[in-house]
Amino acid sequence: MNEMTKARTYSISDLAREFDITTRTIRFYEEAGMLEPERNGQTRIYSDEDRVKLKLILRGKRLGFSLAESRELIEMYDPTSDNAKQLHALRAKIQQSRVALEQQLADIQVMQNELDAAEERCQEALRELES
Amino acid sequence: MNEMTKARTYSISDLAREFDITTRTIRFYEEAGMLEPERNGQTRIYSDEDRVKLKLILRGKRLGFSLAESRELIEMYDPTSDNAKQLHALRAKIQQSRVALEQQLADIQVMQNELDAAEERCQEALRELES
DNA sequence: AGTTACCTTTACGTTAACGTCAACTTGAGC
DNA sequence: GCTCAAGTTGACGTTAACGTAAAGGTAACT
Repeated sequence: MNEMTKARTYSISDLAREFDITTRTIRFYEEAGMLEPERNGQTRIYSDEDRVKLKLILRGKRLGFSLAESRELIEMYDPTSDNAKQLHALRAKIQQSRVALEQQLADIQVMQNELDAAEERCQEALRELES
Repeated sequence: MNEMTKARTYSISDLAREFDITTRTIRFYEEAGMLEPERNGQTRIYSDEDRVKLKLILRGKRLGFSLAESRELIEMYDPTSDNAKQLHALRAKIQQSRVALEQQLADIQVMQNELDAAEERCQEALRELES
């Protein structure tokens, strides 16, 4: 942390507002071991790093991941791995995630096509009503 | 249904095996009003149409949709809409789905980039161990 | 000193999406 | 006629991811 890194901090309700979630949710993620904010007395103080983790969790949610899955993904980001076994396990997980994401990509593309078709039918039905 | 349409049927465990889910799950989807198989006495008999619906539900699950959301998506497929108001509501839903899907697409692409970076770091760490 | 606005912990409640028995029926094969 | 696999209907249990209320602390205005 040199003099250039701003080292911003956030209160729990700052983050709650920004991401449109409740403070309860944020505390719940901490209970689940996914966040470990500093404390000023009792009060939680969140860093930019905490904020990024929260973003990752919420992105995971949007993609339908459980908290456990999101935690695994987040753990991929720290290079704390010290032995080769861990690293190979990590690569396996990364590969797994890739496969899952490509399945999702395929699902989304199929679905987009189907939405196109659905809208076609919808417009067609509207044209009939007007005629 | 002309003489060319095969009109295959499936037992509950046929579908359970094919999609790797339990029969309880399939009955649950019926309770939730998402499937209405024929009956032979007590026994449920599933058509190709039921099978397609099940596929849609499961794809929805992979994309993180709730059953309620999947149901809405499925309802987009039948052109039972009779008045313009319904049709406009349908188009709104289709548009909503599109937005959600594009958010997911963006999330996935960001995530894929991050996985690339994570794998890079992982391989780098492995190279260091070997040196 | 009182009110307001946040923050805290503790703890019980809720909803979705099934899991897991238990007790029964039903058709196929021996 | 017996067994056995596969089906059925309840009905209660479970887990994840929070919601919600109770009871209280703290710092800043007024």
